[in-house]
Amino acid sequence: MIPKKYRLKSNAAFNATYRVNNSHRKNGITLIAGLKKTKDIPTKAGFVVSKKTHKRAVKRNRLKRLMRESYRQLLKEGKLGNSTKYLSLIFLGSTKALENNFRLTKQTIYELLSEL
RNA sequence: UAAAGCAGCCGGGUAAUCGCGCUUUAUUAAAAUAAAGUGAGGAAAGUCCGUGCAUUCAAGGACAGUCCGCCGGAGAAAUUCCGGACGGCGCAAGCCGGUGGAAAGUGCCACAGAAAUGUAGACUGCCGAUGGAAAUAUUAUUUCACAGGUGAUGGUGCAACGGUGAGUUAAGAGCUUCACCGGGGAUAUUGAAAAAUAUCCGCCAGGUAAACCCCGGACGAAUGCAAGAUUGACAGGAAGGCUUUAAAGGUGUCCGCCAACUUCCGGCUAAUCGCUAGAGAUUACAAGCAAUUGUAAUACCAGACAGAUGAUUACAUUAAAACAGAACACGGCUUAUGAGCUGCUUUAUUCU
RNA sequence: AGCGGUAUCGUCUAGGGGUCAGGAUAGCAGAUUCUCAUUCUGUUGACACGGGUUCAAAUCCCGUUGCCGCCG
Repeated sequence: MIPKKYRLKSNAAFNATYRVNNSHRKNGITLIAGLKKTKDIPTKAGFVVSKKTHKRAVKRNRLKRLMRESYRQLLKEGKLGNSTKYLSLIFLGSTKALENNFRLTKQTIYELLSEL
């Protein structure tokens, strides 16, 4: 889990990020980036796995946790690349990503962040 | 030893590093930081039942409606649990069962069949009184007509008005004739009751109530914590009244009642409360066949709001792998579930 | 999370205990036409799944599954 100040929380913020329509996709994970920053505040990240991806809550929670843990480790290591210039990031998990282990998930997220 | 049956347990462990929610304490103006504590299930699931809790309406009567249904007990209640009865399945241990009433009434019972509920019988049959006819061996036989008797016969059907066999009879029939079997009723005994056993009575009555219904019992209704309460900021629309009545609103319906100067409809946004100390949990003792109940002691054991349990490494086992994630709470039911362990019981085989 | 509805040929639907589950359209085959379309004839094809009640279940009852809606 990442600390509270780095989390994307409000419903309005999610909608605003979706509206920008700046997305990248790899290995079943989709990264959506929001607007670029004007002030010096922390970049916020949200993680979404929809109910259509899998019916069982356990499987969905697992994927969300793997994505969160990957982002947290990258945040700690300072390997976020250009993503720090954006206000918000959303990671969408799909059916394809459910089978991935932690290393592959982390690698995928690292590559997605470098593409920005 | 093998195969079954029943009851129960477990639901990964240890260590290290990084990380999260909540609570408390400390530093502090606040944010934040640090330390300590604590942090998913047996089904948290399905939402199939029942409750608490909350809001609105009512608190009266009538009708309607819904649910339950062998007997006794437990429980706040329940499509709940326990014990027993009866029926069915199994060699057995044991398991399964929505199990009141069809002799209050109504409906339905396709096709087939003479007939599908009315103690029916038109048809096919069996019997033979009476009358006619025929041939002959002339007190007999055959045939036709028709009062009548009978319900044994009928290629049906899930089901045919108790079944099988004998007796009786013109032919026949539960025919207050018999034997065995089935159902029903009465009486007696046992039992708290369901019911069981015995004796007597020819009493013999189709199925369906998971069709309407009858009987007995239970139930205020609606909406569900996204209920609802408080605080702050923003912000509308419609209707009628201001004398009464009418219209409009509320409860399943009606009467009634409420409300009357307000009423109805409809938003946007954030925080706090609701929110977890309980029809609780663990242990011991006592009562009871049991479900369960009582008493005492012990500790406080998730409470989020884009939503906390994760990641990596090491160790042993052959291999850490099942079903699965709290969102107001509780009691049940149902469904999903890997590997294994414990106890008791039954049957079969072998040995002593 | 809470609550409600629904499931019938590939698609849209009728049937609400009783004899081979009906119709439209689509598909296939044939006829008509020089060919295609139209038209006509024939044919294939379904009660979501698992139990129960009943002589008999698509229909009645229970459970499971899928889909849809309300609330947000």
